[in-house]
Amino acid sequence: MRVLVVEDERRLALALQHGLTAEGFTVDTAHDGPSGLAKAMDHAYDVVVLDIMLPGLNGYRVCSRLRASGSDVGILMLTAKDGEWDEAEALDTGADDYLSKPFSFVVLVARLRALARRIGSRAPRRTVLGDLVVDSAARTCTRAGTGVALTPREFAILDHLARRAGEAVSKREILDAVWDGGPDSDPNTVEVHVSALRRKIDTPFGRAAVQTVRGTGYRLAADGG
Amino acid sequence: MRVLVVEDERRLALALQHGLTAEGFTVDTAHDGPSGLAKAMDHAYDVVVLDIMLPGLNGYRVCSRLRASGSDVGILMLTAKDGEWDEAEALDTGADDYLSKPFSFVVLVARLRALARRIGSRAPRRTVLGDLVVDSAARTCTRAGTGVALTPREFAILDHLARRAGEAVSKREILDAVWDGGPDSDPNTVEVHVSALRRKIDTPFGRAAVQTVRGTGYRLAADGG
DNA sequence: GGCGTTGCTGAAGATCGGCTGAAGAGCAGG
DNA sequence: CCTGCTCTTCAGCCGATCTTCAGCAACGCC
Repeated sequence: MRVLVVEDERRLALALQHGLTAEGFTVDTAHDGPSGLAKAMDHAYDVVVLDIMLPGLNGYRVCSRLRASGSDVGILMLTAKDGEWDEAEALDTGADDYLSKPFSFVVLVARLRALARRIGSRAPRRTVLGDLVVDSAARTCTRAGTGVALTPREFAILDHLARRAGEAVSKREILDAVWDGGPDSDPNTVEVHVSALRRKIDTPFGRAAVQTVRGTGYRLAADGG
Repeated sequence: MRVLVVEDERRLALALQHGLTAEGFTVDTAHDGPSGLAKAMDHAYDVVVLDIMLPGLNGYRVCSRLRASGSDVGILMLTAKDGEWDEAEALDTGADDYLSKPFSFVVLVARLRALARRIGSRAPRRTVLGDLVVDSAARTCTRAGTGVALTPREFAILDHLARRAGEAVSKREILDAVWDGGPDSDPNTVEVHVSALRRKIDTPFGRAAVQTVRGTGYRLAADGG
């Protein structure tokens, strides 16, 4: 579960980062509106925790711009309950949930989990690309009607590519999505797993669904190769 | 107890979500007819709280389509008492109960509990997976016509897997469903019981209905293995 | 064609996740 | 109180899987 915390008060941001990391989330932080927006658009987070009062660009604007750009990431707004900001407005700009400051950490975690569940169930369950079928719910993959056994990493990569079928996806993004990739993670690891993946879903069928985009990463052919 | 709240007014939906969560329900929300219908069909809810006035597809239609699809989920309709919508009509389309807006939260909870009890007791729910039959009502299980005696935990796990037959189910979810799993609950407990379960419903019959999904959890084969 | 860069892949060792037998606690019935 | 059943915890085991490394291949630019 990848979470982006956008919060200008650094002590709070840090506390959240540590706490959420301990709860098993992978956490990035941003401390102002513009950088928060940029990070949220660049990386595939599951949920964004968004403070409303932010330097540069307030939370409402970040939220609506994110939605305007077509993102369906989960957004949880943090509202100070001084009355100036309205929770309803948060939801109107496209937030999925809100929490009034001060809030309990336990509640935040529960809400994040609930939100992640909802987001997850919002995603399509199966992706069909020609005769290649990726079933995210069952965690299975079939090619030409034949079941293909994949390891967890292989499936996670395929799943991620399938969600962006036809788009080029960078190795960095794959690392982030599949590995909670620290900055020191090695792209070669992705290559090794992609290689194994191809050997299972492409080579035996004389197909090429997983295409290399040189200099960038990979793309899953929308027609199954 | 899994509840789906379908309500387009977001503030009310959120209030219900929070309130019901606090009452111990597991709550999902949807904000329009089509997505509500989709969620209700995709997931195994115990009860659906269904507003009548909904964008896209009104509550009556959602209700009757759910019933048409064979769902026997409990349905509680929320009717605005402006007279335009008729309570009797709600019941005609297959709802189990209704409540006029504005309503008291306490009453809603009481009705939900009552409904859940009725649903639970009427539960004709039998899942047939090849020659494996799971009878949730009778709390019995038969394999190839032979009755199999299961302990309560074993049955609860099997039952939960059966409700999501074909899907990968995480150990965490099983812990939540069967154990009211606190964050400190141990996944190994699940493993032990699954092991016992297999020894009763799979091994003696040379089958493998309960499949391990490495890194995730388990899946009950839709064809009984 | 030459060259630097980028990607592929086989092998090997390290690591992880899951399975299972056993032991002890808890509980209900006799 | 004893007995039998179930549940949980623990620890060891095992195989599957992951990562690293190194050499080779492919690509694109000059």
